[in-house]
Amino acid sequence: MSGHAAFAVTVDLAVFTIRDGIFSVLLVERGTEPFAGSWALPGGFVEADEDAETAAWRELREETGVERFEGHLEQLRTYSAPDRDPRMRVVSVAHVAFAPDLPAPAPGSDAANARWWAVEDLLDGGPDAPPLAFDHATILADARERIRAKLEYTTLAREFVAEPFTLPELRRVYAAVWGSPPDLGNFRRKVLGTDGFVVPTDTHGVSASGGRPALLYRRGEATDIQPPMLRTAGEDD
Amino acid sequence: MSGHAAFAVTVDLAVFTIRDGIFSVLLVERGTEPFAGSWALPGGFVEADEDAETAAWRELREETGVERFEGHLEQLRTYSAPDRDPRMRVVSVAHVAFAPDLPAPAPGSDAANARWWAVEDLLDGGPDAPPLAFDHATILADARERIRAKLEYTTLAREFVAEPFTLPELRRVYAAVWGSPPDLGNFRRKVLGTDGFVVPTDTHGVSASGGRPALLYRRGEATDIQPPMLRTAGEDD
DNA sequence: CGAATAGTGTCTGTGAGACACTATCCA
DNA sequence: TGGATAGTGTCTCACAGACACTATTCG
Repeated sequence: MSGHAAFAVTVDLAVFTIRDGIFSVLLVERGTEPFAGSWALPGGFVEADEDAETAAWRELREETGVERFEGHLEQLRTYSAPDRDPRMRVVSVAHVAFAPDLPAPAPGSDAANARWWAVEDLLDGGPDAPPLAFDHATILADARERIRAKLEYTTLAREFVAEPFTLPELRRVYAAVWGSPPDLGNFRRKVLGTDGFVVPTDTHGVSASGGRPALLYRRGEATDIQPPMLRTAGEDD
Repeated sequence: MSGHAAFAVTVDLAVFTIRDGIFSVLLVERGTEPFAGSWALPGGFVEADEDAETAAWRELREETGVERFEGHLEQLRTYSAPDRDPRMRVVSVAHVAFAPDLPAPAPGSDAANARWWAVEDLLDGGPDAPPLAFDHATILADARERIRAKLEYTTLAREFVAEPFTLPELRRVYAAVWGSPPDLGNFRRKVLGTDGFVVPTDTHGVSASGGRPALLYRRGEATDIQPPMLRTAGEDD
């Protein structure tokens, strides 16, 4: 076989969490050209003996500094425009990851700095939001839409909360990702009526600023919500 | 930048159609090593100035011999296991395409032969079904699941029928892909009740072996079915 | 006529949307 | 006691599942 072009293959990661009720994504400030000083999704080259998912897990550990990452990671899609990186021909296999509120991230080797940003600010033009390097704004938009959709028909929202958790906490995940909270009563009916979504414990959390303490739950075994829990309004966008 | 591995990037295509009521996929018999003589999904290398989708369209035209391909093509996902090709390090961006019954395919440059195969035979172990080259059985299984799911919440089934078409023809698309037909009355109610799914004409087709001639329709503008049309039983698998 | 296909009507149960109401905690 | 949060109950409507029925064509 001969005559085929040589490519570099990278992974890019959209790592999401909920911080203080804000749907947030991890960005790194690039320390090298191209786009030095710009903010970008974390990522890096796939090595010779890795598949893309392995590389994504490795980069995730390197960038977040979390050894045992508790959460979920899945492939999003591949971005391959010929001019997406001015240095060379690169295709990037983008991934999406979610986790409960993570510690402040440790800068990786290529990153001068790293921090969480509100997704809405980045995509819907917040005042201090920086433009993203490469085609990362497109990747981020696709990633957000993937997550919004998956909250409807999977139990993925659980990955955004640490165990044990309360139903109001879980509801705030939906509120943060969708932009507005699902109806309280309907949300409880759906979550508790979906066998294996959450498992009740027999203890209550602490009172939240003068309110009734909520019952604590753990994650169940179910992965799908059938029929789905549909988004209704959604004020942002 | 230095120290990153060099990859070849390919596209693989799962091209689907419905032939005589059978959900079918296009395979090529490989003429070169590795897997010479085996059957595989059509595909090829992404060239230096192409993105993956452009390469997929080019390969589709080359393999099917159809100049103006009437149908739909979308990215599925990327397969990147280090040992998936014994020759070299290759990542493949798999795509899915659908079209109304196509002419018998023309063999491409690398293909000794090309023909349609029943998807069910290939995946669920039909008697004459060959094993597929590389990881193409996995790709095909993922592609089938993608299509099965998308028939539920999009109007994609229309891409499998040529205009003008009848509702029984459209229903047979669902029957072929899902393995069993949706209930006749409920199917009509859903399709006709989804604004912009199909547009009626004022003419009828020809009688099918002694039955009442069905009204002809064209494709509408709608892309989503909301709420979705759910699969119920599904005898195969 | 009967077989074959196309198309209509209807009954019933599930479950979501909307929203009012009750319960429990803290100050 | 009142504010804040957690949790329950219920009315109504849309819609899918199931299935019986009617319509139109050909031989």
